[in-house]
Amino acid sequence: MPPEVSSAGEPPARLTPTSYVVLGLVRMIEPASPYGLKKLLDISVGDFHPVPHTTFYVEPARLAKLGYLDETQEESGRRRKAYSLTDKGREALDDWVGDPEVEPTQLRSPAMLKVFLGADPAPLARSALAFHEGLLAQLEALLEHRGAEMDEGPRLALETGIQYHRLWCEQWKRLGAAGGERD
Amino acid sequence: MPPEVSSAGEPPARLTPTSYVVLGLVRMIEPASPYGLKKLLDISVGDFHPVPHTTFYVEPARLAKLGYLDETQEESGRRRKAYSLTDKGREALDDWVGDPEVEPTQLRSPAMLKVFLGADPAPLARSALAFHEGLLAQLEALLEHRGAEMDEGPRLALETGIQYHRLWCEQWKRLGAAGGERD
DNA sequence: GGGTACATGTAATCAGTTACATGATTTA
DNA sequence: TAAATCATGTAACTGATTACATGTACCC
Repeated sequence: MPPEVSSAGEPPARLTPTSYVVLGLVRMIEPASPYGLKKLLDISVGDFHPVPHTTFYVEPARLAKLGYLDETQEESGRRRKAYSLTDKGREALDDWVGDPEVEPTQLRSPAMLKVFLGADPAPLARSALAFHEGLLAQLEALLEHRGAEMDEGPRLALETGIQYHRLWCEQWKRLGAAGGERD
Repeated sequence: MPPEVSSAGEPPARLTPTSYVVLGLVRMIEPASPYGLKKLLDISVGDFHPVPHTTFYVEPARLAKLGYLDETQEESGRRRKAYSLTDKGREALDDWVGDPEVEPTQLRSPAMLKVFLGADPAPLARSALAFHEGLLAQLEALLEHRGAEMDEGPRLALETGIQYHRLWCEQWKRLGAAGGERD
């Protein structure tokens, strides 16, 4: 007897890490709009779990159908939707966060892949440096201005993000300087 | 007139970063078997572009059909397949590697996501540390024993990988020590 | 000759992305 | 009132993963 085979065309009830990102962000700014969630992501865990904006229009609706979120809609004008956690949602989030089981951290770096395959690091270093320095500046500013009032989790994540981008900056400086620097 | 719409059920001719990983790895060990490619990946760019083993049985065959690889098959026993680069493949690889355009590096860390959401870092730190320390030891050994004979690209990538895992080790040590360490 | 690790593959699914499209608000 | 930006959404596609399955070689 095949266990737990999902029937016909039902939407899958499974929660992915992205689902928990949504639940977690909603908790921070409920009642939350999709756009608000996207903006919050960009200045928070975007570094550790990127999510495209379109997902915030789809996933919360799905989570609402599954009973993890409450959905309300404006009557007037834009008829925007706003989400907040249900008890079920809060519980699911706490359970997941409390479970120390995690998949390993993973990295995907097309630039380093090219270096590995023999590319001249110098031009890659230029754009990579710009990228990481830009983010670093943003994160450092955020820590300075908001650090004091942040909860511990977000602050630790922010500090780690800063260290992460610093590493890349150092690394790309070395890579750009080494190797075949023809100018 | 809609340009370049792909016709009917044809297999897509597009090359993804994963395709170039395959081409690049084949170049290093041609004639290459799928299993050999997987093993090579694990001790080389696996850190910067993970690929599941099944891909190495599917993607090379597709690349062969597109003319980027030559495919030969054993007549006897296991009838294993082996791949090597065609001129077209070599050229495509060089072109891609030579193009300094890259998508930004991205990170995905469920563990840091949980920290952000309020998880106690201590238990997460334990398993994360084990993970990164294990990889670090492997990479360091590899650099020590093979570093001298490696090409520059792979060596730079290896050194960067080492720095990357070192960062996580330091970071998780701090996170594990800070916060709510109840024992 | 039985167990374990190595090696090879297929097929279905799906999470996330991409492409597309449009509405609302502000600014000048 | 036009342009720019902010905000909201739908639908199709697809690369990569997952689940499954099996064969082959080696070791005791």
